[in-house]
Amino acid sequence: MAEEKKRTTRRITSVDVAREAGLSRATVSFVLNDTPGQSIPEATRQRVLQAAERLGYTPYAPARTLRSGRSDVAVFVLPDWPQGPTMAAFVERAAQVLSRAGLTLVTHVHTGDEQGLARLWTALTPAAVFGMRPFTSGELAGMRRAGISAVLPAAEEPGSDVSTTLWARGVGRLQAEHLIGKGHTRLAYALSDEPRLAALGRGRSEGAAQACAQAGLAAPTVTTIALDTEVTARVVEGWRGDVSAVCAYNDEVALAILAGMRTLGLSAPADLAVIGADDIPGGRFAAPPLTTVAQNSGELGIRIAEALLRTLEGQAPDLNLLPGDIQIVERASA
Amino acid sequence: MAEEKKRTTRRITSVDVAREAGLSRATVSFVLNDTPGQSIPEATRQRVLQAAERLGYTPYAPARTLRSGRSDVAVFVLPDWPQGPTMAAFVERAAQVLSRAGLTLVTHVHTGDEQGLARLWTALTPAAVFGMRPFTSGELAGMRRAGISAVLPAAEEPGSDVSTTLWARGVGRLQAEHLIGKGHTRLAYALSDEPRLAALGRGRSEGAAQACAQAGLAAPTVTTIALDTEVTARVVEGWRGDVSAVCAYNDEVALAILAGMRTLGLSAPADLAVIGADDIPGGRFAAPPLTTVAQNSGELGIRIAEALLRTLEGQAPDLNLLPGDIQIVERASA
DNA sequence: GTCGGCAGCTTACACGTGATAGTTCCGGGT
DNA sequence: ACCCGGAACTATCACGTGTAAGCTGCCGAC
Repeated sequence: MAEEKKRTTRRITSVDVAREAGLSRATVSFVLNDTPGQSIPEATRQRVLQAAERLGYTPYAPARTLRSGRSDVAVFVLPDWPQGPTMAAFVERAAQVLSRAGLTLVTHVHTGDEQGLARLWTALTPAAVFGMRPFTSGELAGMRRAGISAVLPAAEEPGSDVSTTLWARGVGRLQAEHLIGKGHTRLAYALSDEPRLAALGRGRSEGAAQACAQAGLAAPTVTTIALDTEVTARVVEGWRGDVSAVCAYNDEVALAILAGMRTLGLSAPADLAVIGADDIPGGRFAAPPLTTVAQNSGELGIRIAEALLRTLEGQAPDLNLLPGDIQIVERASA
Repeated sequence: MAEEKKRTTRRITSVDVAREAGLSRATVSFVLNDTPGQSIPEATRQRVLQAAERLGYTPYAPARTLRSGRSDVAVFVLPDWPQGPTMAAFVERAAQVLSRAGLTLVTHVHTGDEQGLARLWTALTPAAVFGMRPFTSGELAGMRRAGISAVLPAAEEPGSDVSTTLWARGVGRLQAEHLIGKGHTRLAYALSDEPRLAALGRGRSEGAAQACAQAGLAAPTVTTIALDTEVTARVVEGWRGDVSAVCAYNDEVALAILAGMRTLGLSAPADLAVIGADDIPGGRFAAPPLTTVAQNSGELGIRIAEALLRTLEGQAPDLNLLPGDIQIVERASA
């Protein structure tokens, strides 16, 4: 029966607009897309625009994508570790830049299962994809098959792993350089025991080791600690008399260390200097206020987005870490 | 010339699979979709599957969506205020549930501009949309035109505003009830000066006011404070002798208050009890450790996802706040 | 007066998929 | 001898869009 077809309210298509305006569908398309090389009198143009407005016409993205072969979606694949305000600023600024180019940015948290990513670009067919870790060759092949034209970081170029390698090392390096500048000669590095943060932690501690080597110092003692006051207190006791300053993987680890020190009656930076990373809001209100490394992630988001757009046009990405992307925020703890 | 067409590597379609398998495209479709009502011998089935595997065939989402009228994408529209681990768990669990139903979840941060949302569902044509705030009637009309079948919260039902009203009030109510249970009779509520958090803050403070009214107490004094130690110190001085306990909008505000108290030589909870909200990791390491309200956001994510799926099938959403969704985490500060 | 050219349209195809309505072939019942 | 019915496929349409190609007047130029 006809009821079956009437069940779902019919979509308004350009055919409806054409009928409403008394013109052909092609003319409607020419007007709505400002197709160059067409001569359309202003009267006709207005007739189409008003008809479209009256009916509330919205072009149907799947059909448009099917026809043109290109979608207006960009997707950022985020890791499933907890994201702070740093990532929020990153995504927000990137979205602004992409939006100006007509792209809509969405994010997808990747929980680690193999086929989750495949289903993502199968369901979305984005024009561009950015990930925090380099994609495997299998993933890249799948994306190419799905017709995705711009991918960052492209696994082919080894130095392009923005977050895990380059970026993380920069953070660790800056932490260590600050402590060395304060006269410390024997450092420790405290990693989080959250397994998903292991790769990033390795990057940051390697950066600190680089800075130490450059200053002619021994590499930091690397310890993985649980976020528990009693546990950190014991670790701090182990450090006493050996190291005079500690780089924490992030501000939360740093706060845990400060809490452990507090139970021992120790205080930073006199007994042990502590520096964090990521500049979470709570760090300012610690006792003592936490010295940390802030990442200008908004700026990075803008540059990533611009690199994606450049890739879409077939140019080289050109993505580098700039001075000023990472900064020391000096408070009292180091 | 033909070069133009060869420029972009051709997409592998079901036509290619059909040719490879020596069958028609229809048969390929029947096999790959397990279309019921077809009798296909196992040999043919394997022939198709292996051909598809060999060529690395992936169905093209836009064409599939165009044909079926339904996409496999769900999108969560998130506000642009900074998101903590609470929201991460929420999205992660919801994604799991939706994934089991064949839907891919993506998130989109909405920066507030009017046409950003319109472009979102124009570019994505999601099957389902969830937002943290109720949508305006104009937005709903646009989504219906774009063919989105499930939207939560639907603006029609007034009590369905999960986050801003129901959820936020529940948090404020629990904060106040805990303090009242500790014997406090005169409370204050401290809001953040971040303008984007104003609506949520109003909801939480209203919940606290409800709890006070229920206990026969006066409503809390509501103060908006900047996240600055000196500013909070002055506000705390103003409270002295008047209120004995304060609910903070969130843990960051609470930490700022504790820092302000510290500069005055005061300590919680003896001089002023402080309770936060959201249970950020750093709260455990404050001095004193912060009592707060934890939201079981993972559970909520699951229920929201299930409600979306139910809506997709045409049933009523049935979305309520359950006991156990919000819990007091009692530490030392209150 | 005929004809090229251009403004102002329309007709028709392609994109890749899902599914309906067939078509062919073959074995078995009457 | 005939047909019925099911197994195993295939031909074809529809989805909504962008655009290349074609069509019709009308005006000015020779």
